[in-house]
Amino acid sequence: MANGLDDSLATEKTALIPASDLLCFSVYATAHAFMRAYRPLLAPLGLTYPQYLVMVVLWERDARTVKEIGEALSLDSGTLTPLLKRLEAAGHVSRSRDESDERRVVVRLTPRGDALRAEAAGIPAALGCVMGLDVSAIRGLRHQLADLRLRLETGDEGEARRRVTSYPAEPRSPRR
Amino acid sequence: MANGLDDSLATEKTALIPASDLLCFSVYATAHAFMRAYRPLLAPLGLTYPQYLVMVVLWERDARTVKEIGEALSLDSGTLTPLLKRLEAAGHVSRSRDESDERRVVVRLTPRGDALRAEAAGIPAALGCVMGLDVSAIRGLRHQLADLRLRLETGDEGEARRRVTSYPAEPRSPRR
DNA sequence: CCATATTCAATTGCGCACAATCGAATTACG
DNA sequence: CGTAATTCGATTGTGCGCAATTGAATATGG
Repeated sequence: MANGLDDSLATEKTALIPASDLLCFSVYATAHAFMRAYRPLLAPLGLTYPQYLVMVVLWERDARTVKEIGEALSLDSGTLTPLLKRLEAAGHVSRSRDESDERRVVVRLTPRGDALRAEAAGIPAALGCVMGLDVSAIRGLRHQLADLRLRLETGDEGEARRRVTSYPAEPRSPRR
Repeated sequence: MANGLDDSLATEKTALIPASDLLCFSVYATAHAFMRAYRPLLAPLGLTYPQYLVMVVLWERDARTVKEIGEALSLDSGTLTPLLKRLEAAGHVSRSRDESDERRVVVRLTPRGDALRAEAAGIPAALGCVMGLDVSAIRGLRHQLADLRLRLETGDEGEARRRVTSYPAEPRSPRR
């Protein structure tokens, strides 16, 4: 026991775990690789990768509040508000207060934003070719990652903290 | 054919692909979930997640140049220089020019940075428990992600661009 | 009704990430 | 040599991501 390591190797003591062997690093590096692969395809549309994800959410269902978009993408208003303002400035979406609840801001596709859907339609398939994975492999990987994400999000943080053999480690101004 | 989608569904036309069904999104969301899971464990050590990855790299082998660290983590100097300065300000590393080649900056662990290794030793195992995956599952996932990353990085960008059924899409100042 | 609590977006401040650019140092070449 | 090309890091500017706070609007309880 004591070994569901983030790593593939059981480690005796202070551990020499190459970063490349950490699962967290694999996910981290792959996420960056995805963004770098998308960038040149999205650039002609005037979108960054996170902006593209917001558009995907709106193409799926239009007229969502900031909160709904945030829940779909696990992002908060501090990230979304400026991002949505940039999408608005680019003419892809409009932002307006919900009349029945003035706290909500409803984000809607403009005709321009809706038209962009057709231009972006080929992107997932193009990247699929670059990846060269078959549909079932992609499905499997997606499900493994969804499962992992769920475990990370629901995991008992206090439990984890306790397992870090807890050198009390004087408060060090972690800044975040 | 025409279907190694980034998605699990073949799509007829302009496509209603929920963001949650995109592999890129699964990777993106899981990377964020990892960072959020690490944060409370790293905070007592005064490290952010990317800073922790740099320390892992240095714990594995000390006295590396900025370039070497960047290659290990796929990060460039624009990201690393300020990050390393913060690690230096915190007393975890020192930075000094290589005497034999004044262009290089060698980053070394301070005694404090070296001591941090012991405090951080329990973290991968603690997270491993939170994830609740066995060692072989982790290994499998790591290898799938490494393979995917390689394909994304070596993929023919021009080829991908061509496949985006190429509405020419007037240059739109993508800004990046 | 009114006071309190909650919900929601916006704002602020900090840290990562990358493109583009720069300047200094080194290496290659003629 | 001495000029050109390359390597390396730092810098600048833009955009994401999150914690914490604010302030307005709505919901709740007495």
